Amino acid sequence: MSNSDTTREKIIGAARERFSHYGYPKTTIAELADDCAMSPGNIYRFFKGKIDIAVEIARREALSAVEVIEAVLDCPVRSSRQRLEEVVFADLRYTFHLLENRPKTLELAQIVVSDRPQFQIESLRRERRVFQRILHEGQASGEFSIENVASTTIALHAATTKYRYAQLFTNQTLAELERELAHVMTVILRGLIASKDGKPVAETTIPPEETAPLASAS
Amino acid sequence: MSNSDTTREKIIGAARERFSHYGYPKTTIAELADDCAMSPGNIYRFFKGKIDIAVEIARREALSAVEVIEAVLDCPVRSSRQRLEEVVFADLRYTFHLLENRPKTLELAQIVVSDRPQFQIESLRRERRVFQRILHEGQASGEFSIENVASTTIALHAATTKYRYAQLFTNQTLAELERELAHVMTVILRGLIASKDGKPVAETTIPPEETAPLASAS
DNA sequence: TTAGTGAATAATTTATTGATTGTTCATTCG
DNA sequence: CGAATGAACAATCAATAAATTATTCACTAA
Repeated sequence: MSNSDTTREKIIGAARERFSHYGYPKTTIAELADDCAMSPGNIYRFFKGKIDIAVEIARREALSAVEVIEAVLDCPVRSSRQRLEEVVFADLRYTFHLLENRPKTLELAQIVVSDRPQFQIESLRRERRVFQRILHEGQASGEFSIENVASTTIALHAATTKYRYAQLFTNQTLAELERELAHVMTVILRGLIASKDGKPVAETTIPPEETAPLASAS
Repeated sequence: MSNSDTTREKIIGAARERFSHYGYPKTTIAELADDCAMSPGNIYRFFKGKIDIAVEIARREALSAVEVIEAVLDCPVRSSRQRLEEVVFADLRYTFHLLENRPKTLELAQIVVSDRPQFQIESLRRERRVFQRILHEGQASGEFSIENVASTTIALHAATTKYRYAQLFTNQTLAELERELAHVMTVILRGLIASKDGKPVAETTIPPEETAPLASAS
């Protein structure tokens, strides 16, 4: 039912607005109902509870974050190596700017995860799939020489943990994190790429930022 | 002054006891004074404030944690590679067991770090030094082929972030984390070790646990 | 029937108050 | 004199009451 869907979207839109301005706890169902020109009770015909509105918003946020990362896959690049580098740097930059510009996003994510631990697990899994695709491609093209793509994906993803929502772990600047990540990628890529001759695999250099850091909040 | 020193130690001992049993916030200066058979005021002749007692305890805890890791350096091993593996696994296991058996230790560390951010920075730096020593040795012996030991140390340390106080990031079991860390180390070591012939560098296998996980709390 | 209401109630949050605690310091003790 | 005290005061915490909020549901309108 299209009508039912647009009402639901209206609620989500109002919630997105209020959650990002005032935060989840300070937003009341009555306010959302007012914004949508409906009664509080009617909201419960579309969502089981307040937390479920947050879950839906966080789910979309997570999906669009992966899309941002996946968008890198559509750019033409010279090599799987470059793809990999661009994806991990995009991840660092996207999540860094997210926490910097829209801190309420983190609050929302933490609230959702504390009530729905599965949410985090699935978000991480989606992200790993992107990594896995790149490793597969590199393996198929002969550029990478990987014994076990599945476990190498896990390793790569785990080794770059610090560069997802980095502000949770450190108060280094983005520039410092980029330099550090370049070192990490240098070591990892030397593990993935079999050097043809005796020459060592080249160092990772920090790729330039492609697009605007963040689409402005609606 | 030995007398003054032993009084200070008495305070630290009482605080260690109470902090680990009841936590920092629930421990009062009056209780510590009672334990030490002295007046509350006298404690302030030895510590500037309550938080400084916590800082001193956390400082010692951090030093002894590094000592546990460093102890691995004294064991005779076949190679730098094995040293490195044993150190990172010791780190995972030590910090994992610490949070499991003495959760108040984390609380204390978080309180100290939130008031003294420098504390965390220095603790991490001390730990990196251990890594750096191993890389240097491996480089000197020709086992590793590293262009820049300093930046590789940073990379190694950053890539293993998830395996220090792992429960902060995930609720995986220790066994799962060990398997994952083995994958991470496999990739990294392939980046550090120049394979002589065409054969790939062997995978990391999970080393057996050497000693009892934790000295029992006094 | 479907979409929506809004008062009633249960659950949570906030405000207020009294009690507890951290810290200081004038004073005592040896 | 140095070492230690403990009453005094300000800051913080805990308990309770008051207010707000989430959720339900019997009901109405189209």
